Amino acid sequence: MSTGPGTGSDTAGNVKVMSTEPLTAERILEATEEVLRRHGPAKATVVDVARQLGVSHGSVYRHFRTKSALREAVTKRWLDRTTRELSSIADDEPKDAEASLRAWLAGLFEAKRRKAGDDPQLFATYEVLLAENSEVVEEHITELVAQIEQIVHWGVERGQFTALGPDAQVARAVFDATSRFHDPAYAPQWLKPEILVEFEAVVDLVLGGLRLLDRS
Amino acid sequence: MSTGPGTGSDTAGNVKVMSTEPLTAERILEATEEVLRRHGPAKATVVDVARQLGVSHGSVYRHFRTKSALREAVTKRWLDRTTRELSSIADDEPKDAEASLRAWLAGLFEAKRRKAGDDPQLFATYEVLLAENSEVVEEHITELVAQIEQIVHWGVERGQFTALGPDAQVARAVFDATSRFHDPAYAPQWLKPEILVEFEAVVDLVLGGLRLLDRS
DNA sequence: CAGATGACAGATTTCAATATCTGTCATCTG
DNA sequence: CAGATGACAGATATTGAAATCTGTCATCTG
Repeated sequence: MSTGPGTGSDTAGNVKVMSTEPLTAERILEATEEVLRRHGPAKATVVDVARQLGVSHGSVYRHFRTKSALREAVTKRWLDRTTRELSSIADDEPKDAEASLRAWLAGLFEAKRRKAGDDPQLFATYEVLLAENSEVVEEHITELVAQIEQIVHWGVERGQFTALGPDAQVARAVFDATSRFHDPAYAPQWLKPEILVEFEAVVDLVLGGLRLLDRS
Repeated sequence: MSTGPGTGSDTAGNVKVMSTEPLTAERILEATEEVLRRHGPAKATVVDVARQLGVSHGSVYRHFRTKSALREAVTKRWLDRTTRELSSIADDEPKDAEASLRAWLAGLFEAKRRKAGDDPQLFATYEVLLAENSEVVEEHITELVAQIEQIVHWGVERGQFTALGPDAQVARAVFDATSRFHDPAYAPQWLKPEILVEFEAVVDLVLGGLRLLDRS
């Protein structure tokens, strides 16, 4: 298992090489992710994380006040990766708000579906983390809804969308109506082949509701 | 454990009086519900159910092959009560399909919200049962979607709704888009006061998508 | 003889003793 | 002296022996 330049072997099983790099929060988060991947959410301990980094567990507590704060930070980091990925679609001012919203919703579904499908075990681990960090999840949802709101706003501005209500409320409705395609609780169903048809059907319905009526 | 007619009190705590009624599946289901209410899903045993009825547990097994079949039957019974309650809205041919669908969706939300709010502990018990009987849940969903399909069909027939696709598929999309307001996974959020506004927003969006465009 | 019973074997759950982990802090080290 | 360490107390998790439960079936009873 030993991989360090000079480090032969260690007493206990899987100890990673001691790095000369300074111990940063970021390095601890990476190590934690690795430990979670290997041991799962129930058996991943702070001691494991410290071992993984070749330091004492006291050092980890210098960067994160509690185990739960550490897990919260890992969760936030994971969710933020998705938020950032999608912001590229939401931030460019679109020519076609409807196409843009469609692309954004498809992007969200695609991102979640990939995470769930590629490594189901790691996904299950994150499901546990999400359940114990509802605060962080709520913030994540707030950010996603804000991105939808951006697109809705443009759509209303250029007369593509009806203003059914305040932009924020409409954005939230769009998010809620597509829950089945981004909420991890439904992940098992994302494997069914019909899911894509079902996704299209819901998106058609929702975009139909958004579209300005008096055009036809 | 003597329980003849005339037995006043018994050795162990909560034994129900022995009834002279014949032991039917229905009576066993009622007793099981009572035991689940009292002991919760984890500690409710077949022996408890038998005790509740004043019979031996062997007699319960004459009506239900396994404990899991018994729990499944209780679950189905619980879900069927909601299905039946809603069918009155779905079965009458409506003058106004939109108003009818709105009433049906509100009825479903209302029914679920009442169940969750009135006795949270019993609701939590049923959440466990639902999780272990996904087959039964799927059938329940199929029935509900069929009711929506009925309303959608009328709406299309009398030119109130656009045919966005096959009725069944559209009905399913309506059901999916309103998941947040009937899926027990979201029950904790049904307590928030904003939930009604959010419900209205989603229903407006969905009904807007259903509405025939070239009227305005 | 249809329907109920309770003893029984194997599966599952409970419980208490034991081991491990979390979070702190006095001490150490470069 | 900034940052790391590991011994320690209380909290949490693991483990295995004992208790309970599930499902069967030979036997009983009205």
